[in-house]
Amino acid sequence: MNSAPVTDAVTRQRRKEARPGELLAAALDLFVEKGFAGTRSEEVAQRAGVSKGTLFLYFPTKEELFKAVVRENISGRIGEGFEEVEKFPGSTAQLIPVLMQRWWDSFGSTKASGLTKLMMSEATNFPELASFYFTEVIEPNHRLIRAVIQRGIDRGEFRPVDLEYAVYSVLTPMIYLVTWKHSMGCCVTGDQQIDPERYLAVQADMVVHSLLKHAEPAQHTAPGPKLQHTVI
Amino acid sequence: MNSAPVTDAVTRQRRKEARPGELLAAALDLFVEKGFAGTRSEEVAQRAGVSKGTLFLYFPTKEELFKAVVRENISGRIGEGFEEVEKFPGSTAQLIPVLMQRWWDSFGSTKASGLTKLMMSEATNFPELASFYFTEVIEPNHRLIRAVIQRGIDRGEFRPVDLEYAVYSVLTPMIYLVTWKHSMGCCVTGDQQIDPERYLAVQADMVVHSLLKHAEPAQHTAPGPKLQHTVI
Amino acid sequence: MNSAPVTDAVTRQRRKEARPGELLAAALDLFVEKGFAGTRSEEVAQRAGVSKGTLFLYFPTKEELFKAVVRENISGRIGEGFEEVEKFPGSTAQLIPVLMQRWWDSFGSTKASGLTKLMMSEATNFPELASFYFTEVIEPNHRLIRAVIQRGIDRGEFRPVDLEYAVYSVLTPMIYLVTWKHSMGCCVTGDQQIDPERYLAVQADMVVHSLLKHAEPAQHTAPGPKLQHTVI
Amino acid sequence: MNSAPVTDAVTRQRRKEARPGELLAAALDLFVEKGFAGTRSEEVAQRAGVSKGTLFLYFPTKEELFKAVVRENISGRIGEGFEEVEKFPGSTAQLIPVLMQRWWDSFGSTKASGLTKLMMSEATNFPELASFYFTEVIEPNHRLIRAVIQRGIDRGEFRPVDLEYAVYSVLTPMIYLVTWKHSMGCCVTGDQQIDPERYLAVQADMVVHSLLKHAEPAQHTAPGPKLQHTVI
DNA sequence: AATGAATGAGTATTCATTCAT
DNA sequence: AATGAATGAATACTCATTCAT
Repeated sequence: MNSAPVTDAVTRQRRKEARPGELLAAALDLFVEKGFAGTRSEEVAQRAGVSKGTLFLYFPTKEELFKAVVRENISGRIGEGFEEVEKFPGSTAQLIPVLMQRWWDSFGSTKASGLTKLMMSEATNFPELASFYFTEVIEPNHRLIRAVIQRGIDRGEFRPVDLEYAVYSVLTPMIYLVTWKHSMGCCVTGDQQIDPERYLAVQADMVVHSLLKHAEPAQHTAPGPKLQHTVI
Repeated sequence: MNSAPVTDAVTRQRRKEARPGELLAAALDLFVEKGFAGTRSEEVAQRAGVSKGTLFLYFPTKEELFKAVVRENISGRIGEGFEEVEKFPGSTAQLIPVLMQRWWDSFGSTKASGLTKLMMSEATNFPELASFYFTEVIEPNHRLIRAVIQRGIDRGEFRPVDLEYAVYSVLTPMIYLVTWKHSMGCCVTGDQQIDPERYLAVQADMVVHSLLKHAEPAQHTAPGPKLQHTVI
Repeated sequence: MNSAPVTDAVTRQRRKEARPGELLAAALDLFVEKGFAGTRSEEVAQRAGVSKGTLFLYFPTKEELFKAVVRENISGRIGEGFEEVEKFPGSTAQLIPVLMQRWWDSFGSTKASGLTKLMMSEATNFPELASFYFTEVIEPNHRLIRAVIQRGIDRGEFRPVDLEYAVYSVLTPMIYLVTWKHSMGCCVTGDQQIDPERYLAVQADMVVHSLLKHAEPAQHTAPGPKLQHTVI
Repeated sequence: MNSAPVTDAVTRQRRKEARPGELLAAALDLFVEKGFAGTRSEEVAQRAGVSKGTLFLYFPTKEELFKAVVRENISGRIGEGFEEVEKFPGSTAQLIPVLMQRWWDSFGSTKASGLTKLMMSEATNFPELASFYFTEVIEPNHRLIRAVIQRGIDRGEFRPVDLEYAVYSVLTPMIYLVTWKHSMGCCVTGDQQIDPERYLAVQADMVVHSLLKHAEPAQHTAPGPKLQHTVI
């Protein structure tokens, strides 16, 4: 009973401060793996090595836990991109594939990319979180990509484009890749999988091509006749 | 008592034939609005104006109902795309923007496009649905876009590309648009919205540019130095 | 439309009269096979080749159907036993094994024996039916067996016994056999099964031995010391 | 607020340990009264004074609950029989009636005997339970009775018999008694009832007689002529 | 601060029964 | 008399949340 109270106290204190972090880490894993509805509170507690009751001591509801996970794992890393872009000495056509590959290595290929898919899935259930995500993640990323494209234009590499919307040519392949990885990718086999390296190389090549200045061939102007729908 | 027996018979017959359609329409609404797990069977029945039991008379499980919804709204309509591509008389550079706009008009802008986002969200929870969707929807669409790009190459409009992966340059902007529309799009305001017409025009322009043959400028080859991560 | 109306009418009339019988036959099969709760009304109708609605036209509830099945299949055959016993020329020790084997051939081995088990299972849910069964089946059978044993006593073959309760020595092995056959017997394999021929021969031998007069050995009188329970 | 924390703690602990027992007692009552399918989980919980959720905290499914009830009331107590048989000092002819009476006192006359009838009723609907019951209850009981008869033979009291099937002469009267008690017995009146004491005394007398060695009279050999069926 | 026993609202599916035709 | 489409009551099991200790 009264043996080693000091040690216990210290341990307890240390653990107490670590608790929310352990819980958030466990929750991140599980939310990414199983989605919001598919994650059971008890499992989060178990993985964090505490009891169910303790979880609710720190996060009053599962929804609050989810919000905390997203907030915890999203912010703070955006600034780095800007610095690196500014430091980059090569051409913008060189920069884009490097940027995309690096993004994959440091984010897309990690567990954290599960949050991207998660936000898409749960946005309508957590509108407040979606706004937060928009401000904290989407807008900065758009600014970053816009800066990159602007750099290409400023340097005379790229043709002028609708800057605001051109960013999607860079972003959507990346977003799709991580979304796929955490959804359909889990349910298909072998040759139906996407090879990230090849995928990103091709997408980078395509987007750079779409931006570069060149002597335009003349043909693609008139709208052309009727055509029916394609369905994704 | 015996008044209008014919009318009643007709009504009953008409309703019986209409039932599956009414149920599928109600199910589409609710699945898109609330997700697969979030949609209660009884609510589907109610919205279709029938009792719970009747729903299960036509669709033995909720999963089968979902599959039927996908079939009705997506798989069943993919063939049309192929026919139209074959009939199109213009250049492939003309074809692509037309194709994308038409896809938007007939699918992306409709409620049915919510299914695309839904599948992404629920894939891991319902792997069987995911496989079904992959086979019935994703593969055929890839084949269609591949055929379009191949057409451009065959006609000498487009440069040779990694056909398998180049399709994503066309598809990912479209998928992103409908995914956005049914997720973040619900949670942001005014000028943060995406204007579909402008978005698709820009993406079509970009992808066509990325495929067209032209005199290459020389600069984009060397990999270039370090760069840190960006977080989507 | 109006072709062969006579034939149709005749067919219909003939079928109409046959309906209840067809339904009762189908119901007997299914009740015996699956029990009362396990039998679905629709399946009864299907097996009888009619629609669900028709079943309820003849039997207002599933319970009434069950009662009708039992009543239909129980009565009327008991008298035969008495006549045969009276006609039998041999010793009563010969009569008993013959009686048991014959019972097996004409009842125990047939589908109808499922009713015996069914009555045991459902007696408490259908008390009125249980009383009927008691009067129509159990009591007559007791009288029959009592008559047989009395015959043996009257002829000096058998020792005097508590006639009322001695009948159970003959009856319980038979009842157990059909009960087993329609319950546990379905769920065990190979050498765990009961071989009816051998079973009945042994039981007949045992019961005859228990009834025959012989020079009694002296030992089995004192109650003997304590002993704990056995549990079936 | 902080009054009687010890008492509360003790109470809670005591209740926690008592829970499974309370639930099993409630379940036994209801299973016997209403059958397996007829017993609702919630009612079991209610009768035990807890909520539905608590029941599933201790027994993951209704089938597991049933198995636990059988274990608690039957399987767990079979060993006792063997010990007692070995300790018994008297003749086997003395042992058998004692054994049967004791079985009645400690099992047949109690609520638990309803499980015997229950298993017969539900076996085909729950084959897994049937297999469980066969292994846990029926086989051990057969072994016990075989051991008893073998004891009589070894001591020279009993004639040699088909040991495997002779056990039914002891068992079927016992099984019938409890089956009757929980089925037809509920539906008949006064003098139609079975008096267990007299019933068991007669059956014990009969079975002992059937096993004892004695000078055989000669008559019961030839098969004898025709005879028609009897219906149980 | 931590526990974990207890709770009870929530839901897909079945099936006897009804009734308009 | 016959149909079969429609109904809706009934039920095992899950899991976020509470709270006594």
